[in-house]
Amino acid sequence: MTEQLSKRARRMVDAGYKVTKARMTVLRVFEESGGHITSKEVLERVAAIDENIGRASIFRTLDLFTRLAIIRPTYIETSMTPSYVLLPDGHHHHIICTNCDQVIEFDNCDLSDLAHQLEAEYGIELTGHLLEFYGICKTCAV
Amino acid sequence: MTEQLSKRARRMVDAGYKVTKARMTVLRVFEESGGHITSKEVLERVAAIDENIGRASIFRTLDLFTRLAIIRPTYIETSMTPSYVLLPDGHHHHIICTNCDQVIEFDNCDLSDLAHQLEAEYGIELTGHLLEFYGICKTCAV
DNA sequence: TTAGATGCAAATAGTTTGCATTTGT
DNA sequence: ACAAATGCAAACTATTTGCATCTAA
Repeated sequence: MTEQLSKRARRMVDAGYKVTKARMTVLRVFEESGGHITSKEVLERVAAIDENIGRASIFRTLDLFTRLAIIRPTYIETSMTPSYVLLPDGHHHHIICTNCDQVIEFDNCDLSDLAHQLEAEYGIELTGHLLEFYGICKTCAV
Repeated sequence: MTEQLSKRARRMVDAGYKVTKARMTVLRVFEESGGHITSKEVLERVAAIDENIGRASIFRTLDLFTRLAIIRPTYIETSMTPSYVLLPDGHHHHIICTNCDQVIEFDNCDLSDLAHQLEAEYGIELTGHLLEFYGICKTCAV
């Protein structure tokens, strides 16, 4: 399995994990889908690319990626089925309409001051963050 | 079912929902547990208080509370079983150690400027937010 | 070569649904 | 009185596990 490794794949290698077809396919699905994706969608898209990759391996990969902070589970709909977010630069922000579940992504946030303050206060090394605002969108507010 | 209604219970009534034993018990469990609690824990604690409350009603209540923005599902452990957060004043913040899943709550955040800016930009009315930092805690960093 | 990863299928666990009955208003 | 909510049990969906086999390093 020799090919150009993305930064994320490299993170995996650096942590001592092997580059396998299942893992690369899941990563590809995430990178091609951009934003949010549920485990169900991951299963479907991976199956569409390679029918032979087992569900179990996909779940194991989701676990691994979460531990490596490549993705982060979050919650859009009420219950069951987490939704995963790719962590592009270790952070992510969005607004969710609590009525229609529409997701609006935004980029500008300025949390570095707060982050540093927290690092000092709790002696923790922060690697990323997820900021979720919720409210009622224009369409639903009518 | 006549008793002092908490602010949250009142929100439920105002929205036209009935005050029932199942709902009050779930609310009590949330309020007594303070921070984060998984659906599994809610099921257990409710059963401990009143054996006769059905699981289905508890899930229906979790749904309702989420719609009313009384609670918000989030994700601590990798997959399965969402964890719910009571939304005390419509916002919540914590730091999660991605290694041991320890949760550190903190209160000071200053997102009101950002919130106003987003409201203006997207014509959305924001009701709350969840800010999640993740990193490696002191203990795990050793 | 070999520890780590996989795919399969079976086992678990978590959530939802239909419906007759009960309950808050 | 009556619509809303409940409890039960069954159906369903999602996730995990054990294990023999395979494969990246």
